[in-house]
Amino acid sequence: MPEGHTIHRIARDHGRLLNGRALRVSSPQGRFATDAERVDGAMLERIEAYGKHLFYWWSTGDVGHVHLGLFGKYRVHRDDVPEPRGAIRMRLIAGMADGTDPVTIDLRGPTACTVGSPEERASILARLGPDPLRRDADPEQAISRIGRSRRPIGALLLDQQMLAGIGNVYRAEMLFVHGIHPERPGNRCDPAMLGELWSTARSMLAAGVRANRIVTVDRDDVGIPRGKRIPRAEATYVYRRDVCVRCGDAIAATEIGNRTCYHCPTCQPA
DNA sequence: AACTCATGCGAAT
DNA sequence: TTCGCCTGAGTTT
Repeated sequence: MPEGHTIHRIARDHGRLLNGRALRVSSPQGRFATDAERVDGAMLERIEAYGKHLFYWWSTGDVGHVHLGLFGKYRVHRDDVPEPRGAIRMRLIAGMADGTDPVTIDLRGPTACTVGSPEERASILARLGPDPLRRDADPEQAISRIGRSRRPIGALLLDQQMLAGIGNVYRAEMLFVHGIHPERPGNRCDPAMLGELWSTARSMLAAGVRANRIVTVDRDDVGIPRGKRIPRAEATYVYRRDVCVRCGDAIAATEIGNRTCYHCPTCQPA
């Protein structure tokens, strides 16, 4: 489930539980054990989100890095500390020793889970474009990079060097909302259009953080009455759909940027 | 119970 | 361009 909204939501939720506290850091599975020792017992100053990356700022001066990839998941336990089951890469424990509000957070299946230096964090950021969810984001950087490329816009939106945090669902949904064909080259999109795409990225991601899930549709467009939860399969306009919500024509699923890209050939003409 | 596929991405080829 | 990571929900047997 991880596009940028998930990462920012985790940083916020876990930060509220853990920031400013001394933590036990371990790796029941073992693969993170050596790195865990470096920060075990240290105070976590804050958890930072950037695109799809999480950074853990420790009082030791170390900076932890987590990337969930496709499979990574956190699980939060309050009050109880369950026996580790299966491959838990990282376990963070707060409050067990000092009797304050106990919290245990387990991480399994991440692509990356390491402890490094501020310089290593900087080198990761150097490979990322601006993140629409961050205050320090400079949209012009993304707009000019995309506007200079001949690659398809559908591939550029997935490229984290263009902008950080968009994944396969938001890419399809953003392009649908603006009626843009995913194969249109970046340099055939005028700056005004790219500016609007940026705004849409920001508002869609922000809505994702609020809801803690991806919902890009207006409920009136999909005929879900107020007060009723929008099912996952109806929370998008084109992603994994067979039929266009707007015009009823068949949705096309093509491979762009190594991922299946959904679009409506009628609402998003070439 | 087995199998498929996925909201990701870096390494190998 | 393909492979591998390595979890879990949903589908098929």
